[in-house]
Amino acid sequence: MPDNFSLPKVQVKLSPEERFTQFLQKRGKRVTQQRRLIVEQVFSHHDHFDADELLEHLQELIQRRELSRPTVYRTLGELVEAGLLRKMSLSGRSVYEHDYGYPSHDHLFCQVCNTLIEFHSDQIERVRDRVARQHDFHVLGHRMFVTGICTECRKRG
Amino acid sequence: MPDNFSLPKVQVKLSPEERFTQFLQKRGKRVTQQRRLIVEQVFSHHDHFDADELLEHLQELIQRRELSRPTVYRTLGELVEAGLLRKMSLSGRSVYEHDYGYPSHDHLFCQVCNTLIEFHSDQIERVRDRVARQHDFHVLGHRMFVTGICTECRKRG
DNA sequence: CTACTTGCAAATCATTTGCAGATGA
DNA sequence: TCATCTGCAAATGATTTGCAAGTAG
Repeated sequence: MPDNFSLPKVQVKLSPEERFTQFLQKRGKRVTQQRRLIVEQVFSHHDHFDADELLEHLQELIQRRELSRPTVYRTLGELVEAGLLRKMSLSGRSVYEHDYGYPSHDHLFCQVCNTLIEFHSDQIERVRDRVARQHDFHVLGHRMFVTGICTECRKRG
Repeated sequence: MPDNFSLPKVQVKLSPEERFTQFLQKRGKRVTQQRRLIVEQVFSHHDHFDADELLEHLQELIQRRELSRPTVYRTLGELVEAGLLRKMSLSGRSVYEHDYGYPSHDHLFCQVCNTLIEFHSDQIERVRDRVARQHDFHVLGHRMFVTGICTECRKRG
Protein backbone atom coordinates (compact mmCIF):
# COMPACT_ATOMS: atom_id res chain seq x y z
CA MET A 1 0.00 0.00 0.00
CA PRO A 2 1.55 3.32 -1.03
CA ASP A 3 2.69 5.82 1.55
CA ASN A 4 0.24 8.46 0.42
CA PHE A 5 -2.79 6.23 0.90
CA SER A 6 -5.50 8.43 2.36
CA LEU A 7 -8.69 8.00 4.29
CA PRO A 8 -11.96 8.76 2.52
CA LYS A 9 -12.39 12.52 2.07
CA VAL A 10 -15.83 12.61 3.61
CA GLN A 11 -16.26 11.13 7.04
CA VAL A 12 -19.54 9.31 7.07
CA LYS A 13 -20.40 9.86 10.69
CA LEU A 14 -19.07 12.60 12.90
CA SER A 15 -20.89 13.67 16.03
CA PRO A 16 -22.68 17.01 15.73
CA GLU A 17 -19.97 18.51 17.94
CA GLU A 18 -17.22 17.18 15.67
CA ARG A 19 -19.03 18.26 12.55
CA PHE A 20 -19.50 21.76 13.94
CA THR A 21 -15.84 21.98 14.91
CA GLN A 22 -14.90 20.95 11.39
CA PHE A 23 -17.21 23.62 9.98
CA LEU A 24 -15.81 26.33 12.25
CA GLN A 25 -12.19 25.48 11.54
CA LYS A 26 -12.78 25.41 7.80
CA ARG A 27 -13.91 29.01 8.16
CA GLY A 28 -11.23 30.24 10.48
CA LYS A 29 -13.76 30.52 13.28
CA ARG A 30 -13.11 29.49 16.84
CA VAL A 31 -14.39 26.66 18.94
CA THR A 32 -15.42 28.61 22.01
CA GLN A 33 -16.86 27.52 25.30
CA GLN A 34 -20.21 29.06 24.39
CA ARG A 35 -20.50 27.39 21.00
CA ARG A 36 -19.61 24.07 22.58
CA LEU A 37 -22.27 24.43 25.26
CA ILE A 38 -24.96 25.39 22.77
CA VAL A 39 -24.33 22.48 20.40
CA GLU A 40 -24.27 20.12 23.33
CA GLN A 41 -27.63 21.37 24.60
CA VAL A 42 -29.20 21.42 21.14
CA PHE A 43 -28.24 17.83 20.36
CA SER A 44 -28.89 16.42 23.83
CA HIS A 45 -32.33 15.33 22.66
CA HIS A 46 -34.30 15.23 19.43
CA ASP A 47 -36.98 17.86 19.49
CA HIS A 48 -38.30 20.96 17.78
CA PHE A 49 -37.49 24.19 19.56
CA ASP A 50 -37.35 27.95 19.16
CA ALA A 51 -34.74 30.39 20.40
CA ASP A 52 -36.63 31.07 23.63
CA GLU A 53 -36.96 27.42 24.53
CA LEU A 54 -33.26 26.94 23.98
CA LEU A 55 -32.49 30.04 26.02
CA GLU A 56 -34.58 28.66 28.82
CA HIS A 57 -32.58 25.45 28.88
CA LEU A 58 -29.45 27.57 29.12
CA GLN A 59 -30.83 29.84 31.85
CA GLU A 60 -28.18 29.02 34.40
CA LEU A 61 -25.32 29.90 32.11
CA ILE A 62 -27.03 33.10 31.12
CA GLN A 63 -27.59 34.17 34.70
CA ARG A 64 -23.96 33.39 35.42
CA ARG A 65 -23.09 35.72 32.51
CA GLU A 66 -21.25 32.89 30.78
CA LEU A 67 -23.59 33.06 27.82
CA SER A 68 -25.89 35.66 26.33
CA ARG A 69 -28.96 35.89 24.17
CA PRO A 70 -27.15 37.37 21.16
CA THR A 71 -24.59 34.58 21.23
CA VAL A 72 -27.35 31.98 21.19
CA TYR A 73 -28.91 33.65 18.14
CA ARG A 74 -25.54 33.93 16.44
CA THR A 75 -24.73 30.31 17.06
CA LEU A 76 -28.13 29.09 15.89
CA GLY A 77 -27.43 30.83 12.61
CA GLU A 78 -24.08 29.10 12.33
CA LEU A 79 -25.61 25.72 13.08
CA VAL A 80 -28.02 26.27 10.22
CA GLU A 81 -25.19 27.31 7.90
CA ALA A 82 -23.26 24.25 8.96
CA GLY A 83 -26.19 22.06 8.00
CA LEU A 84 -26.67 20.80 11.54
CA LEU A 85 -30.02 22.48 12.05
CA ARG A 86 -32.95 23.18 9.81
CA LYS A 87 -34.81 26.42 10.42
CA MET A 88 -38.47 26.90 9.62
CA SER A 89 -40.66 29.86 10.31
CA LEU A 90 -43.87 28.70 11.90
CA SER A 91 -46.59 31.26 12.54
CA GLY A 92 -44.13 34.09 12.93
CA ARG A 93 -41.37 32.68 15.06
CA SER A 94 -38.42 30.58 13.95
CA VAL A 95 -38.43 26.92 14.89
CA TYR A 96 -35.38 24.67 14.60
CA GLU A 97 -34.92 20.93 14.28
CA HIS A 98 -32.01 18.55 13.85
CA ASP A 99 -30.94 18.16 10.27
CA TYR A 100 -27.52 16.53 10.41
CA GLY A 101 -27.74 12.80 9.86
CA TYR A 102 -31.48 12.94 10.28
CA PRO A 103 -33.77 11.53 7.59
CA SER A 104 -35.83 14.02 5.60
CA HIS A 105 -39.41 14.33 6.70
CA ASP A 106 -42.48 16.54 6.79
CA HIS A 107 -44.84 17.59 9.56
CA LEU A 108 -48.37 17.33 10.78
CA PHE A 109 -48.97 20.51 12.77
CA CYS A 110 -51.72 20.47 15.41
CA GLN A 111 -53.20 23.95 15.64
CA VAL A 112 -54.59 23.25 19.10
CA CYS A 113 -51.53 22.04 21.00
CA ASN A 114 -48.94 23.35 18.51
CA THR A 115 -47.29 19.94 18.33
CA LEU A 116 -45.29 18.88 15.29
CA ILE A 117 -45.60 15.23 14.29
CA GLU A 118 -43.00 14.00 11.82
CA PHE A 119 -43.71 11.74 8.88
CA HIS A 120 -41.87 10.67 5.78
CA SER A 121 -43.25 9.97 2.34
CA ASP A 122 -41.19 8.92 -0.65
CA GLN A 123 -44.24 9.54 -2.74
CA ILE A 124 -44.33 13.23 -1.88
CA GLU A 125 -40.73 13.53 -2.98
CA ARG A 126 -41.49 11.76 -6.24
CA VAL A 127 -44.43 14.05 -6.98
CA ARG A 128 -42.31 17.05 -6.04
CA ASP A 129 -39.58 16.02 -8.45
CA ARG A 130 -42.03 15.34 -11.24
CA VAL A 131 -43.72 18.73 -10.83
CA ALA A 132 -40.35 20.45 -10.68
CA ARG A 133 -39.26 18.74 -13.87
CA GLN A 134 -42.40 19.95 -15.62
CA HIS A 135 -41.48 23.51 -14.65
CA ASP A 136 -37.79 23.03 -15.39
CA PHE A 137 -37.19 23.95 -11.76
CA HIS A 138 -34.04 22.83 -9.97
CA VAL A 139 -35.07 21.40 -6.61
CA LEU A 140 -32.94 22.05 -3.55
CA GLY A 141 -35.44 20.91 -0.97
CA HIS A 142 -38.97 21.31 0.23
CA ARG A 143 -41.05 21.94 3.27
CA MET A 144 -44.56 20.67 3.88
CA PHE A 145 -46.90 21.25 6.79
CA VAL A 146 -50.22 19.54 7.13
CA THR A 147 -52.30 21.62 9.52
CA GLY A 148 -55.17 20.21 11.52
CA ILE A 149 -56.00 18.66 14.87
CA CYS A 150 -54.27 15.69 16.45
CA THR A 151 -56.00 12.68 18.07
CA GLU A 152 -55.42 13.82 21.63
CA CYS A 153 -56.83 17.27 21.08
CA ARG A 154 -59.84 15.83 19.29
CA LYS A 155 -60.52 13.50 22.21
CA ARG A 156 -60.20 16.31 24.74
CA GLY A 157 -62.09 18.69 22.76
CA MET B 1 -94.56 28.89 -5.16
CA PRO B 2 -94.95 29.99 -1.50
CA ASP B 3 -94.40 33.54 -0.43
CA ASN B 4 -91.55 32.65 1.85
CA PHE B 5 -89.55 30.96 -0.87
CA SER B 6 -85.96 31.85 -0.26
CA LEU B 7 -82.77 31.98 -2.24
CA PRO B 8 -80.08 29.43 -1.43
CA LYS B 9 -78.40 30.27 1.87
CA VAL B 10 -74.93 30.24 0.41
CA GLN B 11 -74.30 32.37 -2.62
CA VAL B 12 -72.00 30.49 -4.90
CA LYS B 13 -70.22 33.45 -6.35
CA LEU B 14 -70.00 36.88 -4.79
CA SER B 15 -67.25 39.28 -5.72
CA PRO B 16 -64.54 39.63 -3.09
CA GLU B 17 -65.98 43.05 -2.25
CA GLU B 18 -69.45 41.60 -1.73
CA ARG B 19 -68.15 38.68 0.23
CA PHE B 20 -66.18 40.99 2.51
CA THR B 21 -69.20 43.23 3.03
CA GLN B 22 -71.21 40.16 3.98
CA PHE B 23 -68.50 39.12 6.42
CA LEU B 24 -68.30 42.55 8.01
CA GLN B 25 -72.04 42.95 8.40
CA LYS B 26 -72.41 39.50 9.94
CA ARG B 27 -70.01 40.74 12.62
CA GLY B 28 -71.50 44.19 13.16
CA LYS B 29 -68.45 45.73 11.58
CA ARG B 30 -68.61 48.63 9.17
CA VAL B 31 -67.92 48.95 5.50
CA THR B 32 -65.61 51.92 5.55
CA GLN B 33 -63.93 53.82 2.78
CA GLN B 34 -60.57 52.41 3.82
CA ARG B 35 -61.65 48.78 3.88
CA ARG B 36 -63.28 49.23 0.49
CA LEU B 37 -60.12 50.70 -1.02
CA ILE B 38 -57.92 47.96 0.38
CA VAL B 39 -60.05 45.07 -0.90
CA GLU B 40 -60.24 46.73 -4.28
CA GLN B 41 -56.48 47.06 -4.51
CA VAL B 42 -55.84 43.56 -3.20
CA PHE B 43 -58.13 41.91 -5.74
CA SER B 44 -57.25 44.13 -8.68
CA HIS B 45 -54.78 41.48 -9.83
CA HIS B 46 -53.76 37.98 -8.85
CA ASP B 47 -50.40 38.05 -7.18
CA HIS B 48 -48.50 37.25 -4.02
CA PHE B 49 -47.69 40.25 -1.87
CA ASP B 50 -46.60 41.34 1.58
CA ALA B 51 -47.83 44.25 3.68
CA ASP B 52 -45.13 46.58 2.38
CA GLU B 53 -45.89 45.89 -1.25
CA LEU B 54 -49.55 46.57 -0.63
CA LEU B 55 -48.71 49.75 1.27
CA GLU B 56 -46.64 50.89 -1.65
CA HIS B 57 -49.56 50.48 -4.02
CA LEU B 58 -51.60 52.58 -1.63
CA GLN B 59 -48.92 55.27 -1.23
CA GLU B 60 -51.03 58.12 -2.55
CA LEU B 61 -53.86 57.49 -0.12
CA ILE B 62 -51.42 57.20 2.74
CA GLN B 63 -49.70 60.46 1.89
CA ARG B 64 -53.09 62.13 1.67
CA ARG B 65 -53.75 60.83 5.20
CA GLU B 66 -56.80 58.93 3.96
CA LEU B 67 -55.29 55.60 4.95
CA SER B 68 -52.62 54.44 7.37
CA ARG B 69 -50.28 51.57 7.92
CA PRO B 70 -52.10 50.19 10.98
CA THR B 71 -55.38 50.15 9.07
CA VAL B 72 -53.80 48.15 6.27
CA TYR B 73 -52.49 45.61 8.77
CA ARG B 74 -55.85 45.46 10.53
CA THR B 75 -57.71 44.95 7.28
CA LEU B 76 -55.32 42.26 6.04
CA GLY B 77 -56.11 40.34 9.21
CA GLU B 78 -59.82 40.67 8.57
CA LEU B 79 -59.43 39.51 4.98
CA VAL B 80 -57.71 36.39 6.24
CA GLU B 81 -60.45 35.81 8.83
CA ALA B 82 -63.02 36.29 6.12
CA GLY B 83 -61.35 33.60 4.04
CA LEU B 84 -60.55 36.00 1.23
CA LEU B 85 -56.79 35.85 1.72
CA ARG B 86 -54.38 33.15 2.72
CA LYS B 87 -51.45 34.18 4.84
CA MET B 88 -48.13 32.37 4.83
CA SER B 89 -44.94 33.28 6.58
CA LEU B 90 -42.06 33.10 4.17
CA SER B 91 -38.55 33.64 5.51
CA GLY B 92 -39.71 35.90 8.30
CA ARG B 93 -42.24 38.16 6.71
CA SER B 94 -45.93 37.48 6.03
CA VAL B 95 -46.97 36.92 2.43
CA TYR B 96 -50.58 36.92 1.28
CA GLU B 97 -52.38 35.44 -1.71
CA HIS B 98 -55.95 35.23 -2.94
CA ASP B 99 -57.88 32.41 -1.38
CA TYR B 100 -61.52 33.14 -2.11
CA GLY B 101 -62.74 31.19 -5.11
CA TYR B 102 -59.21 30.27 -5.98
CA PRO B 103 -58.21 26.62 -6.44
CA SER B 104 -55.90 25.11 -3.83
CA HIS B 105 -52.29 24.90 -4.87
CA ASP B 106 -48.71 24.71 -3.68
CA HIS B 107 -45.57 26.63 -4.58
CA LEU B 108 -42.18 26.35 -6.14
CA PHE B 109 -40.07 29.03 -4.47
CA CYS B 110 -37.02 30.31 -6.32
CA GLN B 111 -34.39 31.30 -3.78
CA VAL B 112 -32.61 33.51 -6.27
CA CYS B 113 -35.39 35.77 -7.53
CA ASN B 114 -37.83 35.04 -4.68
CA THR B 115 -40.58 34.17 -7.15
CA LEU B 116 -43.43 31.88 -6.22
CA ILE B 117 -44.66 29.56 -8.96
CA GLU B 118 -48.00 27.89 -8.30
CA PHE B 119 -48.79 24.27 -9.04
CA HIS B 120 -51.52 21.88 -8.12
CA SER B 121 -51.26 18.16 -7.44
CA ASP B 122 -54.17 15.92 -6.51
CA GLN B 123 -51.64 13.29 -5.68
CA ILE B 124 -50.08 15.36 -2.93
CA GLU B 125 -53.47 15.79 -1.37
CA ARG B 126 -54.12 12.07 -1.57
CA VAL B 127 -50.82 11.25 0.10
CA ARG B 128 -51.48 13.92 2.70
CA ASP B 129 -54.87 12.41 3.54
CA ARG B 130 -53.49 8.89 3.69
CA VAL B 131 -50.68 9.92 6.05
CA ALA B 132 -53.11 11.86 8.21
CA ARG B 133 -55.41 8.86 8.45
CA GLN B 134 -52.50 6.72 9.60
CA HIS B 135 -51.88 9.20 12.41
CA ASP B 136 -55.57 9.69 13.16
CA PHE B 137 -54.98 13.37 12.42
CA HIS B 138 -57.86 15.60 11.31
CA VAL B 139 -56.68 17.59 8.29
CA LEU B 140 -57.72 21.21 7.92
CA GLY B 141 -55.29 22.11 5.18
CA HIS B 142 -51.65 22.05 4.21
CA ARG B 143 -48.88 24.17 2.87
CA MET B 144 -46.00 23.01 0.73
CA PHE B 145 -43.00 24.90 -0.62
CA VAL B 146 -40.52 23.39 -2.98
CA THR B 147 -37.37 25.47 -2.75
CA GLY B 148 -34.81 25.68 -5.52
CA ILE B 149 -33.87 27.68 -8.58
CA CYS B 150 -36.15 28.55 -11.48
CA THR B 151 -35.29 28.22 -15.19
CA GLU B 152 -34.62 31.90 -15.73
CA CYS B 153 -32.24 32.22 -12.83
CA ARG B 154 -30.42 29.09 -13.92
CA LYS B 155 -30.00 30.49 -17.43
CA ARG B 156 -28.73 33.81 -16.12
CA GLY B 157 -26.18 31.88 -14.12
C1' DC C 1 -0.05 38.38 19.87
C1' DT C 2 -4.13 39.57 17.48
C1' DA C 3 -8.12 38.30 15.00
C1' DC C 4 -12.18 36.33 16.26
C1' DT C 5 -15.87 36.43 20.09
C1' DT C 6 -18.52 37.84 23.61
C1' DG C 7 -21.90 40.45 26.59
C1' DC C 8 -24.05 44.61 26.85
C1' DA C 9 -26.98 48.16 25.46
C1' DA C 10 -29.12 50.01 21.89
C1' DA C 11 -30.97 49.51 17.18
C1' DT C 12 -33.94 47.34 13.90
C1' DC C 13 -37.96 45.39 11.60
C1' DA C 14 -42.46 43.99 11.13
C1' DT C 15 -46.47 44.24 13.41
C1' DT C 16 -49.64 45.73 17.19
C1' DT C 17 -51.94 48.70 20.52
C1' DG C 18 -53.95 52.81 23.30
C1' DC C 19 -56.36 56.60 22.59
C1' DA C 20 -58.87 60.94 21.14
C1' DG C 21 -61.16 62.48 17.36
C1' DA C 22 -63.82 61.05 13.00
C1' DT C 23 -67.51 58.43 10.74
C1' DG C 24 -70.83 54.82 9.08
C1' DA C 25 -75.43 52.43 10.06
C1' DT D 1 -76.89 58.91 17.93
C1' DC D 2 -73.12 56.33 19.27
C1' DA D 3 -70.58 52.14 18.62
C1' DT D 4 -67.16 51.21 15.45
C1' DC D 5 -63.01 53.06 13.00
C1' DT D 6 -59.17 55.63 11.99
C1' DG D 7 -54.58 57.91 12.20
C1' DC D 8 -51.11 58.90 15.24
C1' DA D 9 -47.52 57.93 18.29
C1' DA D 10 -45.75 54.80 21.05
C1' DA D 11 -45.33 49.87 22.42
C1' DT D 12 -44.15 45.29 21.27
C1' DG D 13 -41.45 41.02 20.41
C1' DA D 14 -38.16 38.71 18.01
C1' DT D 15 -33.88 39.23 16.24
C1' DT D 16 -29.68 41.98 15.03
C1' DT D 17 -25.80 45.14 15.51
C1' DG D 18 -21.87 48.35 17.29
C1' DC D 19 -18.53 48.32 20.35
C1' DA D 20 -15.01 47.73 24.04
C1' DA D 21 -13.26 44.12 26.67
C1' DG D 22 -12.16 38.96 26.69
C1' DT D 23 -10.08 34.77 24.75
C1' DA D 24 -8.75 30.95 21.41
C1' DG D 25 -5.15 29.50 18.37
